[in-house]
This record gives sequence, C-alpha cells and structure tokens, in this order.
Amino acid sequence: MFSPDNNSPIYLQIAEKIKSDIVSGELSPGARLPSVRDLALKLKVNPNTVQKALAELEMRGLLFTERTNGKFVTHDTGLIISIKNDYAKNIAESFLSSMEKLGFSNDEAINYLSNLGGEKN
Amino acid sequence: MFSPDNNSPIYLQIAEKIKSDIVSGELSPGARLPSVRDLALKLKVNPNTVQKALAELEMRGLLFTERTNGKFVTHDTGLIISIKNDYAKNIAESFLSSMEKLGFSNDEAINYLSNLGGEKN
Amino acid sequence: MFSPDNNSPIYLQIAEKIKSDIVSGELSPGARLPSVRDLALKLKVNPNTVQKALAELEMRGLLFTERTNGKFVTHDTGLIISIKNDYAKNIAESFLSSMEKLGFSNDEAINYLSNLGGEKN
Amino acid sequence: MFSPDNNSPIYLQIAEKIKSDIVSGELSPGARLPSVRDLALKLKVNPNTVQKALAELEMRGLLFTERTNGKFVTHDTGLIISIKNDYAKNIAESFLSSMEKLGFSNDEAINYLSNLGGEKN
DNA sequence: GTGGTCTAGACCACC
DNA sequence: GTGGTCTAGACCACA
Repeated sequence: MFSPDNNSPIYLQIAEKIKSDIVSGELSPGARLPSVRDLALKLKVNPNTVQKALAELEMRGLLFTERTNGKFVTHDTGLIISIKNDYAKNIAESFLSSMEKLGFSNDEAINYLSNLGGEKN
Repeated sequence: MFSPDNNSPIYLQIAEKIKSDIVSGELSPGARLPSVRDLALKLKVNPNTVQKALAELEMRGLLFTERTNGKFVTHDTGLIISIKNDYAKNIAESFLSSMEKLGFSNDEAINYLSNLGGEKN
Repeated sequence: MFSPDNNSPIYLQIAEKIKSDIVSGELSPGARLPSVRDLALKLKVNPNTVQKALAELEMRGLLFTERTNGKFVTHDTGLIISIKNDYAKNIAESFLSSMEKLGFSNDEAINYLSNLGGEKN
Repeated sequence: MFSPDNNSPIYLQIAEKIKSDIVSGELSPGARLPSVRDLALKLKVNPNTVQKALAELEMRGLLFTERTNGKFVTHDTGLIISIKNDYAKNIAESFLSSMEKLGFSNDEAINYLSNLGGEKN
C-alpha cells in the first residue's frame, strides 16, 4: 500500500495521505480513525510508524485523541480550511519557483499548465 | 551558500542549481565550468560533494568531461531542451496531483495560481 | 578480493561483478543483497566504495533500495534480459572492431575464436 | 582527431592507432613516421603526448629511432606478426571472459557473434 | 592544475 | 541495524 519508496519516509507518506483525506473532506470533521493497530495491519507497516504519522497530524491540530476511545478528526473546520490554504499556497509557490528555475516566468508557467491540461492524454 | 537545509542533500541542491543554469541558458552549451576545487571553495563544501553533484549531471548527459582539462556543458542543445521539457512536465504534473490531493480540480488549481499571481504582482 | 588492478577502479570492478551475478542469474530477481557494511567487510574495501558501486547499478535499474531495509535485485526480468543483451552486443561489437583494427575481417575474427576454443578445450 | 574521451588517455589512443596501422600493414616495415612535431600538429595534441605514445611503441620494439633522422617502423616482420598474434589472443580471451561473465559459454559466445554478423544492420 | 578514486571516520533519519 | 551524506585528507594519471 505504502511503498518504502526512494525519498519519502513511510510515516510521512501516511501522514500526507490522511492529511489530504481530511483536507479534501474525505474524512469528515469529528470522524473517528481506525485504531493504530488496524491501520498498521491495513497498511502493512509497523504500528510505531503509524503512531509517528498520527502524532505528526495531532501536533498540527488536525487530530485529537480521546483517551481509551481513539483518535478523531478535529471539529475545527476553520483550522482545516486554513491548513488547506497554507498547503495550497506552499505547493503553488514551490511550483512557480521550480518553473522559474527552468526559465519560465509566472505567466509562462501558468500557460504551460493550461496547455498541458488541454493536451492531456 | 548551500546549506544542509531540510530535506534535500547538498549535492542535489548543487546539481539542481547547475541544471537550471544550463536549461535556462545561463550556462551556454559548450561553456566550461569552474574546476571542481574552485566550485568547492566557492560553495564552501567538500570537493567530493561537488564531484558527486556533477557526476549526476554528467550521467544525464548535461555535462561532459575532458580529462585533465575540465568539465563542460554539452553542445547538444536538443538534449537540453528535451530535458527542460521533461522537468517542466514533471513539475507541472506533480503540482496538479498535489493540488488534486487537496481537493482542487485541475482548473481550480490553475485559477488558484492565477489569483496568487494577481495578488503578488 | 578486489585489487586496485591495472586500469579499472575498484567500485567499477565491484559493480561489474554484481552486474554479472544478476544477468547470469546467480543473483535472482528480488534477492536481497548483503548490507553495504557487510559487503565492504567481505571485499575489504571502504563502505563508501561499495555504496558507489551499488549506486551505479541502482541507476541502471538493476537494483532498488528499501530505506532502512536493504538493497534488492530488481524484479523486472525483462530489464535484466535487455541489459544482458545490451552488454553482450557491446562486447561483441567491440571485439569485432578491435580485431578489425588488427586486420581481421569479421569472419576471420570468428574463425580465430573457434580455433582458439579448439586448442583450449 | 583524437577525442579526450572518457576513459582512455590520449597518448594510448595514439599509440593504439599507430600500432594497428603497423600490425595491419598500413604502415610497412621500415616506413618512416612523420616527425613528432608534425604528428602533434596533425592530431592537435601536445608534442609531449605524441612523444609518450611513440616511446610506448619503441619500448615494445615496434619502432626504432635513427638519431637526427626520425623514427621508423621495425623491419622485424616476425616481431610484428608475433605482436599481432599476442594482441589477437588477448582480445579474443578477454571477449570470451566477458561473455562468460554474462552467462555465455564459449560456444554460445561464438554463435552470438555469428548471428550478430548475419543480422548486421 | 585538471578530474578521479579511495579511506577513515563521523553523523543522520528511519524502522 | 539499514542506507545515505559529508568531511578531511591523501594519492594517482594525465597534459
């Protein structure tokens, strides 16, 4: 499920996946996550790895823990939206900056994207 | 100059920098690079690190070596362009995919970029 | 085991050895290599040298790495075969070209080989 | 003319070229070579490099020097033939050994060569 | 002075 | 214990 692929540590891949599930609404505010053990089984990784991934998200406030009961998605939709925007901004800026390094101005980069979408497969 | 920043190894940062200098035309085809030792001094890193960075680029055909004489940018402008396009495509697709994970459609992602540009310029 | 012999750097000798173990089937697809440190001990060279050798093979797709877990032979048997054929072709063409420089036609070169075999076996 | 290509030092490339010219008969026994200076000009390399190449061949007895008069191909045709055979043997054995590393038996290697010749472009 | 190789030894993140 | 990165410093062949 999660490849021990080249660059990115597994726990971050997992955290990323859950984060995008939350931010894109696939995991609703207040939803209960499967237990660490179940997640570990499902993802075929060490429970410690899942634990580390969830700790990451809890630190950022996207999850909270009810002792003895499990881990839940935050109810704070404002936070979710704000995190979503932060990420979007980071991704967008990093995109523009990468393209700039290749010699594309911002406008050229955006045009490139539009054309790419047009040709797509 | 090049710091052991977050995630990316120094030698890759150096390789990236030179790569973009080549594809953006800042380093012309056939241009001679500073010697490995000089680069190392300038970038304040170990010569081996520079060596590793340049080996990366040589592998991809962006550089070639004249033994005892130095390292040079390839004369193959076709290759340079093709590599530039490859990179642009990868960057663009990875941008769209990241944004999609946040719940943005391709069009929304592009719009987001345009607005971002609007705010900044 | 691997000596700084005439011309070829140690790391390439190591890479060659492992490459031929892979293409000749001595190392099966998916097989796990000994750890970099263990190989270094066994071959009596510095771990960095082994690292460099394996990086060569990883680049060509013959190996892949699972971080924290080890290095493995690719499962892509098609690739292995294709690389084997590439090498065979290079070796054969370089043989014919070398013999041609000595004044042997292709047929003469092949005959020479056959007779050589005859004497030895 | 002679590329400062990757692996092989220029002086060896030059020595090889002259050696095969001698061994293949293109340079007859007793023939006078162009002066070191002329060769250097023609090959666009440093005279020292030519000097080193010729010294190599002189050492093996393929050339001899007449002071004030120039360098000449040896008259000893027996030596030329014997050197030719030595080289051919080395090349052939190294071919078989390389192919063996890829998993080809001697017979398979020879067959491979024959087929390659048949398909040739 | 040019690139290239190698060692020894240290440190890091990850699992 | 796994791979990966980096440094410092030495040595070599070549031109």
